[in-house]
Amino acid sequence: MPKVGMEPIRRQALIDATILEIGEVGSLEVTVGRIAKRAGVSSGLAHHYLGGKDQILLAAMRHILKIFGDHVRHELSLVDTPLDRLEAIITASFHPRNFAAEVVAAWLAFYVQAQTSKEAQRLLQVYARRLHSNLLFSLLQLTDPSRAEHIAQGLAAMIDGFYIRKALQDIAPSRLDTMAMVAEYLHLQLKHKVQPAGGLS
Amino acid sequence: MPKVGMEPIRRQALIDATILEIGEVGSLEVTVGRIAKRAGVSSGLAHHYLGGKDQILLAAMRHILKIFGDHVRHELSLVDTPLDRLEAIITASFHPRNFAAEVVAAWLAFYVQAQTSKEAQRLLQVYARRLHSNLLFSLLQLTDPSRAEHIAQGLAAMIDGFYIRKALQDIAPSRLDTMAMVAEYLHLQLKHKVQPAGGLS
Amino acid sequence: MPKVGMEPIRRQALIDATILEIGEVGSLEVTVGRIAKRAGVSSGLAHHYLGGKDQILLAAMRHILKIFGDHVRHELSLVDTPLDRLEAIITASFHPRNFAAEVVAAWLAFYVQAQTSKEAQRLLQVYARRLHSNLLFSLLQLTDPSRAEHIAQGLAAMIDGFYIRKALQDIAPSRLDTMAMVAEYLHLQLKHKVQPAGGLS
Amino acid sequence: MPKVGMEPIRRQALIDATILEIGEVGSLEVTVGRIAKRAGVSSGLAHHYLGGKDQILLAAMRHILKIFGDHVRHELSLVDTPLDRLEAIITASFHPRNFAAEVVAAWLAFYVQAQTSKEAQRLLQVYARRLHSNLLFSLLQLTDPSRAEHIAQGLAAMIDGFYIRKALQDIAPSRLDTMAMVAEYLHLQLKHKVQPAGGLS
DNA sequence: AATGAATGAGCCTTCATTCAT
DNA sequence: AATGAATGAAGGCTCATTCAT
Repeated sequence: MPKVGMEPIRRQALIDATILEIGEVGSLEVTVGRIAKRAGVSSGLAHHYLGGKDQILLAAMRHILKIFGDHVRHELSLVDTPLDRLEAIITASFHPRNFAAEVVAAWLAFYVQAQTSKEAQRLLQVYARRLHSNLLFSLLQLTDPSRAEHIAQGLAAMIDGFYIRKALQDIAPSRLDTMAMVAEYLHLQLKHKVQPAGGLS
Repeated sequence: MPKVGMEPIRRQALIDATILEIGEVGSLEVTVGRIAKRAGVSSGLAHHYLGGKDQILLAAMRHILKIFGDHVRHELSLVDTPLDRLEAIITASFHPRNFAAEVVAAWLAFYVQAQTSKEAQRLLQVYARRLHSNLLFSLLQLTDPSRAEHIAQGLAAMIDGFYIRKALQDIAPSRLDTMAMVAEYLHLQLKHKVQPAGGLS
Repeated sequence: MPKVGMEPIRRQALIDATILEIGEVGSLEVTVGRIAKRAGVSSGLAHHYLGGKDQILLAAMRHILKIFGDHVRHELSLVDTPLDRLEAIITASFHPRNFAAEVVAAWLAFYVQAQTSKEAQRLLQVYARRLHSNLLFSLLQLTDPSRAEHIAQGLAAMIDGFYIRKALQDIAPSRLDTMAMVAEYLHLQLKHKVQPAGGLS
Repeated sequence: MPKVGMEPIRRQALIDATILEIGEVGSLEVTVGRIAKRAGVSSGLAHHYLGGKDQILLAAMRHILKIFGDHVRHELSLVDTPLDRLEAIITASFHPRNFAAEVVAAWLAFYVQAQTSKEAQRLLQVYARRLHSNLLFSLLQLTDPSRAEHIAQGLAAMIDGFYIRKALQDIAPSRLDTMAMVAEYLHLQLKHKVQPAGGLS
């Protein structure tokens, strides 16, 4: 057994174990001991490599965010037109890998964590801004800046909203229906060059 | 100090303290001791009246849900037309009392709790179904059943989505912008009697 | 409802409730609250009348001992000869009322309590000495003092031993078999005027 | 401080501490904290190795039963004839190590615990059955089955009875007298091949 | 006479974290 | 590199006891 170069392997094993554990427990109330056991190492090692529970959770968070970002990037690489790009983002957002129940549970837990942890908040904000700028970039090629900003906000909220509803299980529509509804919102918005009076007047 | 009929007073004080505490901590990782102290009583009394931490959290949850329900009912009582009623629901959903940071934090935490606790899940599902049926009732007077169902889902997701984004602070639009965007989604949908092809084609 | 003269009624209700509770729980780990509830009064009253948990337990103990003593006295009052009197003590010891599972459980618990509480120890010692002197009184009319003392010790041990075995449920012989065995021991001893060599030589 | 293979050492230290503590307190109302302190470890470690208070108590119980069993086995290994074997059992039962005040206190407490805990009850029943079968095995070589069963019951009751009386301190005869009395009972029974009329006629 | 509101000490238990090996 | 032994703080919960009414 090699004694060197184990670090990246151990780290990844611990991160994977953490995500699985969070998904199983349904919250961040996982124990370092269980994560370590699942990763096949001692609890001491988990601290050694990741440096404490908070760091472990953040590492898992970064990993989930990275997976998500990779998906988006990959989907974007396959298409060209602005509209296709927007739909690619939607597709990536609801990719089965990202929209799996345990991943959604983890997302939710991270949002809660962000209430407390500055770093968690920063990570989620980075994700949110990236999503926003991705949406905005394409929307600006289809409509005026003001509406583009507007639609980006709505799309992002809707995506997040379906995530949270997914977490409630029984009220969530199917994945495909979900995607269709988000896409429909996009199409409706783009069809109307003139913004309705708006407000609740 | 009064010695009789304290139960409802203590219960309410404890529930209020719980919500404040959850809002402050940003998660359900609050301690009974702190809640009790904030309510001005001993920890023993918290158990005496509410019966354990889980029950305390559920009581707080029920209270938040009730406040929310009361707001919706009140707003609905002021208007008549279907469209006004739909907008009333939106208004209530984003009422400052319901959309306050600490309340939103509590909502989020409850969604996480629902991953674990059957009762928490049940309560959130009751809320979700009530919101859904309120929306559906008015939408059915404005469009066909299939679209009504559709729009109700979209509206609910958007509302929830703006809640979760509110929890992330810096990315959230203002309360009024938020309301405007949800209302706009509603108006767009209603303007188009014919559903667009949909899907991601 | 009378407000005076309630004391003896309350006291007795509390004591009965205590014994029932001990029997049900199987140990002295009963709570004053439950005893009070069973007696139909508030926990405060239990303290008011009995003066604390220890006093309540001791009162229950005294009551059980008194019941036992009454039984013995009653049985003794019905017979005359020394042998009959000895058998009367055995009969009383295994009277269904005294040998009931919950009473035996209480006895056992009291023996444990006596390890800690001086007063509990004193009460049990009083019982033990009374039993001993009752046995001895009759035995002295049937045999010499040395053997009488001897037999009294053996009888008492056997009685206690069957009590403890009763507490283990499945290994205990029937009540009648039990009594027969104790009586047989008595008869065997009396038949042998000459004590066997004894010891484990 | 050694850091490996501590488990058996800690376990034993904790079990010993538990028995001492039970003996000192006189009941099972010992705290894990005190046991741990007496064993020279933290309370967390007690849980780590034994797994909770109930498990700790059961481990102590098993240990006492094992010591007892070992004594009996050892004494039995030294003799051959049935009578000697019976007396060996009596000797072992009252061996100073088994008949020590703190061990007797623990026995008593375990009997109470058996009223509540299935596992405690099972352990005591195993002990009781083993004692019974040991006695029966030898008795069957000396008398007929019916009487053998009879005598085994009486002997076991008497042994247990002297244990319980030992717990009451002042009424207990000396250890040697105790043994002599049990042995005498045995001899009396064996001398009378014909069972007396018995009963309380 | 009686209530039950209220306290607070004490217990069991869990877990992140440290550290000797 | 890796272990797991060990700690100790912290939390939930129970309950005897007190006391204002």
